[in-house]
Amino acid sequence: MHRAELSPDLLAGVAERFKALAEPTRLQLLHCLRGGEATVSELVRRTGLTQANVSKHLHLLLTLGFVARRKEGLFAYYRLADKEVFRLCDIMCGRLERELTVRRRMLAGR
Amino acid sequence: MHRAELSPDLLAGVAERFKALAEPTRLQLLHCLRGGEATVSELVRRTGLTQANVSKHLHLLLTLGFVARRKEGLFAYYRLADKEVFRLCDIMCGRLERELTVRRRMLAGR
DNA sequence: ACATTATATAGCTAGATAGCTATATAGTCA
DNA sequence: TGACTATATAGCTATCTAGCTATATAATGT
Repeated sequence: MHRAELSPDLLAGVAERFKALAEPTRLQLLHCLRGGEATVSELVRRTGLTQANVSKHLHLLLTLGFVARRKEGLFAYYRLADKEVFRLCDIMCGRLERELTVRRRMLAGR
Repeated sequence: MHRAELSPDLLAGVAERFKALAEPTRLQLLHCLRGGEATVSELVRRTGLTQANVSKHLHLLLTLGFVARRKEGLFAYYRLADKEVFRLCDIMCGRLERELTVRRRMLAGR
C-alpha cells in the first residue's frame, strides 16, 4: 500500500499551511507583495481591507513563514519570504482552469 | 506594481481548492489513495474514521476534482484524479521542514 | 510633556464546517 | 418479496475564524 504512516503532526502542519492559502484575502495580500515589499497602509489602500484585518492576516502569514517583515521607523515593510508560494498558486490555477474547461464541455452538449 | 488585478472569482476558486487540502483528514485520505484505488470501507478501515465522515470528505474531493469515482456493484472505488496534489504537498512539506530547522536553530543558541 | 501617525492586538459576532448519529438510497442475493 | 450490505445524506453541535470596532503599543515631531 503505502510505506510509513504519516505522523499526525506532519499532517496537521501541512494542513495548517494550506489553510493559510485557503482565504481569498490572504491570497490577495500575497499577490500584492509579488511586486515587492509594501507597508501595511499601502496594502490597506491597495486592497480596500481594514488596517486591523490586514495586520491580522500578515501576522499569520509571518508566523507560517510566507512573508518576512522589516521595521523602519513607524512603518512595517512586508515582503514575500520566497516565491514558492506562487508555484503552489499556479498549480491550483491550472487545476481550476482545467476543471472549468471540463465543466464548459459538459454544458455545451456532452 | 502588479499587472492585472486578480478577479474575486479566481481568488475564491483557488482558495476553495487550497481549503480542500487544509484538513488533515482529507490529506490522510489522499495519502491512502496514493497506493491505488480503494473502496470507502477500505478507507474507513485504514484510517479509523467513520463511514459517514469518509464519504463526506470524498464527496468534497470528488467535487473539486482531486479524486475520481468508479462504481461497481455495491462498491465505490475512489482513486486520485491526478498526482499533482502530491507536488503541492511535497512543496508544503519542504516548507515545513525548513521552518522546523530554523526554529530548532533558534532554540539551540542562536 | 503632548499630539500625531503606523501598526498591533483584544474582544465580539456571524458564518462555516468537522465529526457525530440516524436514516436514506441503492445494489445483491435468497 | 424481504434481508443484507455499501455508500450517501440529513440534521445536530461544538469549534474555528474572518471581519468588525475599539483600544493599545510604539515611533516621530512639536
